[in-house]
Amino acid sequence: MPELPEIETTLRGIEPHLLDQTITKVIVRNRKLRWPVPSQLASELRQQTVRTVKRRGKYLLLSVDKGTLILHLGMSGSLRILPVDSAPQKHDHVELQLASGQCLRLRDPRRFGAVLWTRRDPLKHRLLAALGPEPLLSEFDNDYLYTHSRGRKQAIKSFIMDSKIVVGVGNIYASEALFMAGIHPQRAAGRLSQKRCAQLTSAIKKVLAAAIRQGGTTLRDFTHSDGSAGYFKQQLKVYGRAGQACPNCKQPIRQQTIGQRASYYCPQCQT
DNA sequence: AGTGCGGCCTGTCCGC
DNA sequence: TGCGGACAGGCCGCAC
Repeated sequence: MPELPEIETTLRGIEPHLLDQTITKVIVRNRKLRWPVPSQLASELRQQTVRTVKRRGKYLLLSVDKGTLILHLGMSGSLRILPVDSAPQKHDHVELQLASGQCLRLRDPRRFGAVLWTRRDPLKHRLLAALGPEPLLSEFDNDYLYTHSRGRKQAIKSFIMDSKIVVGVGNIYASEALFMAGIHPQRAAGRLSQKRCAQLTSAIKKVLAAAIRQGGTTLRDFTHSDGSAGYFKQQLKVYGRAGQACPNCKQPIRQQTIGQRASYYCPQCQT
């Protein structure tokens, strides 16, 4: 499932093919995503030129003069650049054809993703307006988690996965960052010391930055924008490794459900 | 206000 | 080997 590093990798992959390109045609093969794909999408985008491609959290923002296309890949979505005449596959739901002869294709078997349109500032859109800071920017600083977690009883893992607190920390990297910081995923957010909050912040930044460097993870159906497989999975230290030896202390990694999500941790290293 | 859970989907995996 | 069913998983929206 695409996490922030995969979205960032996708963005970097597709951006050069999209910038300054004119959209000649929009095809919606299946409107039924998380929300219905807006019916005016095709007419709004036709003959518009792509001005910018940006990311906010896990949302991709593709702006033209008239407005912005907001994309979310859910958990099985992927974007690829392909020749317009290449045959669409089973779950290729939305396609932007470009004057270059290429097209941007959204594939999303589970259809948890979204394709939305806004004429206004996308950052003021209902889904983006309340998002927390970007984890890799300086606004997510050493004091941020400490300040915002005071009085919160929620498990720290659920807390850092809350997009209103900080965006882009998904299930995989939440487990990895907590392992790196030596913090038990179940610990109440409000009971972490300032120092440990700072360590967790640093771990989140390191884990995400490393994943972006590696080109993102592949779990099941993620593919890069050019279609090749990712390769970061083998570098995960605890995620998906229940029963295997902790890389630090050799204790078996434990799996526990927290907030309805599979969570992995070392019972010895994480307290 | 903070917290937790239901629901949307389908590919994959497991047990029979 | 084939089949059915459980499960994963982001994240909004609702209930408490």
